[in-house]
Amino acid sequence: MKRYYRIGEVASRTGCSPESIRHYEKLGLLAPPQRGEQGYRSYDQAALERIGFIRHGRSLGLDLHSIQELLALSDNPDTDCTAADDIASRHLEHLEERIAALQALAGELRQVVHQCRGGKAANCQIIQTLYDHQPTCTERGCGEVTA
Amino acid sequence: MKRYYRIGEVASRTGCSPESIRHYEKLGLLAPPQRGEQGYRSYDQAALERIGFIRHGRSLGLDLHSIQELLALSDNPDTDCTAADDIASRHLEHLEERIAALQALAGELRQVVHQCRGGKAANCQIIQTLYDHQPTCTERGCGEVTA
DNA sequence: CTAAACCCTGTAATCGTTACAGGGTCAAGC
DNA sequence: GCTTGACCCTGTAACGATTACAGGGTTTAG
Repeated sequence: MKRYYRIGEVASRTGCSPESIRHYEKLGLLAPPQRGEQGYRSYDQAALERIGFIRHGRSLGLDLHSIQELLALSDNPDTDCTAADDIASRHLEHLEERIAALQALAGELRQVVHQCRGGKAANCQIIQTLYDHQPTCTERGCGEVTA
Repeated sequence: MKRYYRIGEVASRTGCSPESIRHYEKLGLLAPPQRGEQGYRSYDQAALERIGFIRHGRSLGLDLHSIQELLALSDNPDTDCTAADDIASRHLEHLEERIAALQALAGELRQVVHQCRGGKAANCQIIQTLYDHQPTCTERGCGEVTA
């Protein structure tokens, strides 16, 4: 007693837009589903779960290529899954680097924000800072940027 | 005694590739420079500084549209620079949201990484977790995912 | 029976950067 | 002289993932 779903219902159940679903199919993450009646795509429960898998992977920030590798592992249950761990670890490292970089950026921005309330652009700290060649003024005053 | 630079020298001085410089010109961030001799672009010191400005903004993670707005302010020194502060503040907020989101992701990933060393894909925690519908298992055990 | 809501395909947009292809110009070395 | 390599030019396409069309057919509810 298998239930089948058209792409729109799959979309609302998985939170994945029809465009994305068709896109995943084109990239080979999803096998082309059966077509019913008027050529409409017809998905079964397994396809729903596969889309959920992709969606969850994306929500973790994995790229589609990594997700494809993970799906391939899942499709071959006898494979050594060390590769899965590698993908996740690599991504975690990547995330941590990215977080550190963004925190550095945020730190720089915080030094600059709220320094020019109500002034004229000619004296604006923010604009001045952007013209300065050093990423941030770690040395020297940093308070008397020409002004 | 003005010095002029061709695009390649500008690139090596600013750390901005020739392609990007031409791209900024096409987008209107840079005025079309004078052309010399064989139609080669010819930049002066002011252009170099403008490119440095863009570069620095990019390194802070600002998008080109925001940078364009900041440049417009800079070009009109009498303007109220509150707008500059708004751009920087908005971007800082955006960064902070992004950092928080990435930290949440990293947290989820850390729960999963190093759980399946040497096993078969059929029992892989990582793959299982991705099939589970909840973003993370905040409730319940989270250790006995079928296994 | 008609209008809204759905489905199909294919293409182009987004963002910033890089990489071509196909061509011209200039320097140094043989 | 003439070749080689390093530049420069233009325009177009790629990257990743998603969204937004255009232009057409189908289903469903009023």
